[in-house]
Amino acid sequence: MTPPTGRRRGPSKGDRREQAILETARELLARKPLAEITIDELAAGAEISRSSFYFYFDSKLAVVVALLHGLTGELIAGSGPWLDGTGPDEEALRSSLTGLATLWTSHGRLLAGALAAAPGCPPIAEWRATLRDAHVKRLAERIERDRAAGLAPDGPAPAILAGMIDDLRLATLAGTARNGAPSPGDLVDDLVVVELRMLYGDLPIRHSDE
Amino acid sequence: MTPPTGRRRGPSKGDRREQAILETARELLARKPLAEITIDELAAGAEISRSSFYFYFDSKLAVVVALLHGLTGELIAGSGPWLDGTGPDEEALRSSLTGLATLWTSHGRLLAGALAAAPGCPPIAEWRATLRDAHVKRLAERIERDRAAGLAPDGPAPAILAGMIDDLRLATLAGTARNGAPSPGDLVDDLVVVELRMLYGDLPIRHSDE
DNA sequence: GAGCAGAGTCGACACGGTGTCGACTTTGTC
DNA sequence: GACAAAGTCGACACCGTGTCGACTCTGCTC
Repeated sequence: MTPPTGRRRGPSKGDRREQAILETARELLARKPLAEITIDELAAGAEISRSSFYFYFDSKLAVVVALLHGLTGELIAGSGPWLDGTGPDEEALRSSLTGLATLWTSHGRLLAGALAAAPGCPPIAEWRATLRDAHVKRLAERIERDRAAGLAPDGPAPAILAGMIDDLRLATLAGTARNGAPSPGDLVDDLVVVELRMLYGDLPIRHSDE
Repeated sequence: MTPPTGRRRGPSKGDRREQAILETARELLARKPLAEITIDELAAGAEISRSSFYFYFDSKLAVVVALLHGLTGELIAGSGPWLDGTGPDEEALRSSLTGLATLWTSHGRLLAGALAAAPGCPPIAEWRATLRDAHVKRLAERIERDRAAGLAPDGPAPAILAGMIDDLRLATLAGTARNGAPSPGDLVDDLVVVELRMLYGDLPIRHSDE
């Protein structure tokens, strides 16, 4: 109860340092890939020695995990209308994808680096798996609903198809992060078309048995 | 002109060692991920010292590149009928995918490791890009042909769509390499359906404008 | 204010993997 | 037998990681 201003118990020195490390990581990730960032740099950015870094985080990857968890909310936000709806609702799908794409343009390096480090770093792999499973589960349920209602054709098991869609999104987004993005808007449009086809595109031409 | 047997100039000691390194790499990759393999192990497997290793290869990644180039042929083999054909030729597509899937079951660790190391290792990135471009180019041409012939609906630019299909294959295959494969055959079947939909699946339901 | 605990800091160290260098031995040739 | 090229290796320098123990600083209680 002895705060300088009215705020109770301002952030301790340690809290601020921790934030500084996180902030430094964000800045560095905007400039270069995760693999090229060293703990020295992280520590220097927060104006502490390298050994002090370990007081706050166990490793570089632990910083990444913290950053990642901060993104979880944004990653699933905006997909509700699409995932909870039914039928080929193009607009809902587009807005879900637009949100995702925007996030990738600002945090591509973090996401790409994390994904690359996932095998060999259980916490990251787990984070990814959780997120993937959540998306796949909801999308698979949507597929089942649509199929039961006769809105979507039969096809691969819902969970498999949903997984493929999740994979495709990631791969496509990761690809644009690597190369220059071929205009984010167009890419979303294309993804919308492709995902709708994967879900609803029945084959018009069945090869006649001779 | 002084060969031991009738063969002219049998493989030199160095050639054999080089092969031994490659072979050791193959063996180790069957057991653990690329990232966990060290130059010491490679050298030990070929029964030379670590420093001698550098006489043959510049780095661990150089070994990977050599291994990769050995796989290039197999990777594109079997896709000819599909890529050179027209229309939704399910069988040609399936056999193309079956070949790919088989190769991934035997060389998954190598491919997965290489792909993970690609950013940050120009030679590997280049190898991947070449292979991808080749596939995308032929597939894009196929798409154009089909569209011109009225066999496939309009949609994303052929090169983009082809790229997405390539990405999807890779992501799906890589996924099974990570987790236990959910039966390779089923996966190929599912990929066949999904790829055909991406290419030929026109949307039956167009939302009526109100 | 003395004393104390816990938060925070840091230099020094050990380790593991990489890559280089120079000296050495082996192999084949004229 | 001389010579060069091929092949081999130990020693070294480097870099990034993670640990340890000693130190200081901060805020609290008596």
